[in-house]
Amino acid sequence: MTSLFLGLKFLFIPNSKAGVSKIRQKLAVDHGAQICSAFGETSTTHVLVDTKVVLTANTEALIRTLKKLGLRDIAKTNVPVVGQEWLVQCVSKSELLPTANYTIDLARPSAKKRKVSSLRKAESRPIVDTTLEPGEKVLDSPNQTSVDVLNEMAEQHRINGEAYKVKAYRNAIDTLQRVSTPVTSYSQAIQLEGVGPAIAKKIEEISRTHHLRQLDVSKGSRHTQLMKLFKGIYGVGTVIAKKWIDEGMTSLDDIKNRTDLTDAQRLGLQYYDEWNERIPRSECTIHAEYVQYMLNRVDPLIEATIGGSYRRGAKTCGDIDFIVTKPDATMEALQADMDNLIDTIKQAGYLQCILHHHVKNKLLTGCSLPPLWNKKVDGQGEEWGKCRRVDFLLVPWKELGAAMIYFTGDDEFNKKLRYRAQKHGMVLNGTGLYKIVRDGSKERHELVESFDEKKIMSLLNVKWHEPEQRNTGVFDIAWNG
DNA sequence: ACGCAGGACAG
DNA sequence: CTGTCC
DNA sequence: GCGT
Ligand SMILES: O=c1ccn([C@H]2C[C@H](O)[C@@H](COP(=O)(O)OP(=O)(O)OP(=O)(O)O)O2)c(=O)[nH]1
Ligand SMILES: [Mg+2]
Repeated sequence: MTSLFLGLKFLFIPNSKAGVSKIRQKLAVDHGAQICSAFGETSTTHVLVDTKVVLTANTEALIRTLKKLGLRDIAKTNVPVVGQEWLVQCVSKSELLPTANYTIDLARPSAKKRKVSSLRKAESRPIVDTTLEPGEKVLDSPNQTSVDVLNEMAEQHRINGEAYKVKAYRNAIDTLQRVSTPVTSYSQAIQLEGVGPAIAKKIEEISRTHHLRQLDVSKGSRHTQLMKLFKGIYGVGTVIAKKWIDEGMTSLDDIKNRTDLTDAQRLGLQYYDEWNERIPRSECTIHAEYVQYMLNRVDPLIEATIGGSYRRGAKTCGDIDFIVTKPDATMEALQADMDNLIDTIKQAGYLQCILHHHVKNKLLTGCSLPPLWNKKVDGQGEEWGKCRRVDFLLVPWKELGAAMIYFTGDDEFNKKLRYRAQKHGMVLNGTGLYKIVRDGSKERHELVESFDEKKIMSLLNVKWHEPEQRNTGVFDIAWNG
């Protein structure tokens, strides 16, 4: 983070998506530059060309590209057109170097041949590796309407089970939220990383009309409404919901009479309303006090903390995610403790039902606070609390860091981290970060780190992200190739 | 045309 | 194996 | 739906 390029506006060529270009753009921004999406003689201060992408044969393609982006006359422009090496050198020397040695002469039409060997070398860099930082988004974005509407589109796709469309929308929204100027046209929109033709079109429509017809159609459709209703049942996903709709089911009453429900689905139906409600943060805290109190009877050394959205600072939580551990404990030791806890909270009435009991390390439940504790929630203390979804993750002491990362999330943050691990030839899961070692035909996973949350991130070249910074839309993990 | 995280349980 | 969930 |  420096002010090296403060006040400068760079136009990148190619000025979109691609991995390396994207990372250089981030580098520029980190040192104070702004990125232009189109050429402006008075606004753009430098054109930065990725020479190994663009100048493979000749400069003509580059000139065409620049014209398309708004450059009127190559001969007359005062804006320097330089290779991106200039940027890299400036940063590494921490000073603004003269552009002269890096300029690309567009006035001369004949091709400047690059050496193949240097091309290769540049291209075969092992890992495109920038250090990530917690991102900042522009609050009060000038594109808030588009962001909101696109979010609703993503929700429609989620309901209809199009996971990768959801992902694509999230990525596009993430970019759009950081843009500080209004994006009003297809051509502006499609410049943004993560925005392709389909979403660009939508952004233009939203910006013109403050509306998206496709969204209204989707929201209004009977199919989507029923999908939403049925998917609200715990244990019912896209496929089952579709199936039921095809079979003519139209209400939860229709479902109640079915004989093919799993145990979990029947519970999901029974607690339909309660489990679709979000839990106020203050109530989660009471659950933590209660569970800690109960665990204290089992073994005072056991620790229980809430992860998930609670740890990320959410004001309301979809469920309560407990991480349960004990200094130096192995999984076996914890399982014994957990069995005791289950007995204890079952006796006390807190544990209402079990959805899944992963013999391994997880317990997914429905739980209600007893009246005396619920007093702290409703101020009355006469009734049992609402049934809440409560998950317990048992964690051997040595794996605490990896487990904390996993169970703190959010899910998108985990995915980006794990994807990054892949790029480093490693695997990240809830038990640790492992190096993939292949001997012969078999491949082994060799533990690199599992105890220290901070070390795991740092090994992946990810700066420390406080839990609050792991929320989608807040963190900014650069695209990977 | 392909990948988009990784792992666990129910049925 | 498929579907669902964390 | 997007990037490669
Ligand atoms: O597909 C998933 C879902 C969840 N998780 C991790 C991250 C998440 O934070 C944690 C707990 O899951 P949960 O579904 O409770 O999500 P949350 O982040 O706590 O949000 P919510 O407020 O909806 O509970 O498990 C994943 O890694 N992948
Ligand atoms: Mg949660």
